[in-house]
Amino acid sequence: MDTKTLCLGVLTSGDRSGYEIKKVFEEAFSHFFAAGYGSIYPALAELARQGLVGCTSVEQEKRPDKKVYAITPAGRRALVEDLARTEPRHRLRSEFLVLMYFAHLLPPRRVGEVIDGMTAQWQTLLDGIERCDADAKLSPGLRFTIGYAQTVLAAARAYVQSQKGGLLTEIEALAADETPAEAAE
Amino acid sequence: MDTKTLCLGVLTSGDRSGYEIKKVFEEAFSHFFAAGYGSIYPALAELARQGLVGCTSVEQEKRPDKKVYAITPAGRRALVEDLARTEPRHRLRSEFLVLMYFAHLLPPRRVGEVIDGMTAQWQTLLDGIERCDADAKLSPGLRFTIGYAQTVLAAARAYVQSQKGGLLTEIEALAADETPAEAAE
DNA sequence: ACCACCATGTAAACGGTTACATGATTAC
DNA sequence: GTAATCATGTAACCGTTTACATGGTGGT
Repeated sequence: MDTKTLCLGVLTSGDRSGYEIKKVFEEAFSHFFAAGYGSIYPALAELARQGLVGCTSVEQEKRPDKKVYAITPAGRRALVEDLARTEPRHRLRSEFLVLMYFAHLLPPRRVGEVIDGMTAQWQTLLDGIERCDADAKLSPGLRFTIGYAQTVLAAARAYVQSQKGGLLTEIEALAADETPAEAAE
Repeated sequence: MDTKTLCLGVLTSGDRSGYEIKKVFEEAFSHFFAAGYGSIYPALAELARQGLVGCTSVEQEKRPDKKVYAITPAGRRALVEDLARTEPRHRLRSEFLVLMYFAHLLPPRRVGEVIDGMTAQWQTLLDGIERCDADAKLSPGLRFTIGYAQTVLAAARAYVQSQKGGLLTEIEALAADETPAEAAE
């Protein structure tokens, strides 16, 4: 499953331009599937070439032209087939947790800053998601993924905040062990 | 941050072969940073080329030869610098949540199976992690990341199980809306 | 003045995944 | 016999990320 599939999926709920599709990625998918213009525009071009989406140029006043994409019946079939075939993976790639794993190799001050930074980032994500939540009439799928994000991010935030002090104490103790000269002063 | 950095990191706690490094990835990093032989072996070759690790061939009885890698002082410096430079990202790519988002396009039976499959996968991950946990004398970083995984996976599992019934009901209702002919029979 | 937003794209670089290739040992 | 474990690697493919390229509008 790649950006092409997600673009098709977004178009099932209405015609949109590449720019608008990017917005949907940011608002609805940002916490579990990221994509930038560099993958969205080529994906739409390829989908158009395969006849899975149609494309109409729309002139606008005081704005650049838009290319509005619409899913075709063939596109809808391809999407459903793709979703049916996809096996559900769930992969995290976290430089944050790598840094925590090697916390003893970092200055303790930085470890604290990294934790606080991550907490703030998660808060921002939650705030963005909450804005979606305020809109009425969410699809069942969106409600499910929003709830997932709220549950998991809240748990993650609570965990790292609760462990911050202990981790800092431990790595400071390790640092003191390695330079006992200072302790003797 | 890439596989090279993680390999250097693994070697700070002892000399290892590529095969053994892969084991560490599976046991300690699997839930936040995956890597296969296809990225580990080339990473080690490149690190050796740069003089950041040393490599010794070890003959074994009744086993193929091993290439044991050891981090060099230059490697240690490079690692610390890299960790200092790395900004803490945390990205999820989840086909599972994509499927949930588009649940209304799937047969309800499959949605249930996908949720149960994911729950089972998370349970397996937790079991693997618990085995680590049993070992005494964990580094602070490992303890932190293990606790993180336990907290977050438990929250995720509880959430999807609690929502399963509701989601299925909702998408069945939607399917009935689209084919009212059946309801009239 | 400057920044954010609207709007679309390309090209190279980078890195990871997957499949292929080989082969012995040990346990069921 | 069959599968898992030990052990190392390569090469093609795939897809994302990043930087580049352009340019008007609207608000502070």
